[in-house]
Amino acid sequence: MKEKELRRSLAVLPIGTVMKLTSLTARQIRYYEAQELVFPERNEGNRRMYSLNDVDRLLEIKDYLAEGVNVAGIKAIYDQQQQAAQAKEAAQRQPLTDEDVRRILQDEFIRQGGLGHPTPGMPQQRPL
Amino acid sequence: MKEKELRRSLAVLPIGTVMKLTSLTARQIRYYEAQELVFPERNEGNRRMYSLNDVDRLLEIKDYLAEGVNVAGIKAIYDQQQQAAQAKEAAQRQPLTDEDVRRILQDEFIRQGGLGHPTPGMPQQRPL
DNA sequence: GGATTCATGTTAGAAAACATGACATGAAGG
DNA sequence: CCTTCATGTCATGTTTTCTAACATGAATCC
Repeated sequence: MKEKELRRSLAVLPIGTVMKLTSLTARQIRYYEAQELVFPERNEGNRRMYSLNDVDRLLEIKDYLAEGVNVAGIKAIYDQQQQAAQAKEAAQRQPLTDEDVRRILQDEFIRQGGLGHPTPGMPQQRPL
Repeated sequence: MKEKELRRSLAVLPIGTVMKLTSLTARQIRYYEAQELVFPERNEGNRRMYSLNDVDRLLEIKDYLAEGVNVAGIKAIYDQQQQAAQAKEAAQRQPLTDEDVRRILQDEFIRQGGLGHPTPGMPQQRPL
């Protein structure tokens, strides 16, 4: 499985190819990057190079936008996903101590309680 | 299975990417094309565009050359493969008539017998 | 030994692709 | 009406790729 994952994350496609694969304009693709929705690599000559995963993400972005979700919303979704993945990874490295659990719960309450400003860089928690 | 096949044959990689993936120089890659060992597509701007299959083939070519097989040899191998594939495909479309079989066998004999010149475009049959 | 062939390197000049930055715009919403 | 958002368009500069030509070292043939 690691093999395929690696292939899919290899940055080998120039923006022209990505345009065709996604039917997006260069302007759109660069804009989504500026909004931190995708993170293409750069080659030695500063050209953006995309992976298949990047292409998938761009198609996803396109779908979200078509559904009426705006860029900020998409970013929130991705931030949330990334945070979840990160947490899971950390959890797997070593089980949490009671101390950790307490701190995490405390953070949760602080955010949910709406005290103070939303922490910058933290995804907004939408009330159900 | 058709899905994957399609993906692998999509011409999406510029020569610069292929250079990195294969550790070949642009000169080498273009030379192999001139010798009809690979057949990259061209985009609207006349730039060569390669598929993953093309990359595999280039790596294969590299191996053959390292083994001491020269370009003509590699070409013969590929021509043979292609002919075999073609024959198989034709065979599957409709079983051969006796007439076909006779003609094919006759062709075989002519070539094996060494009468006349080797048919141009035909892969050489190496005697065992 | 000298001439060829093969696979590749190197160079030059032109065209295509891409980068960045700025200004323009139509739709939506307060 | 004014702003914001997502995108279009244009100008200018750099990078990548193209073709064509000449150069070269190793092997092969006469």
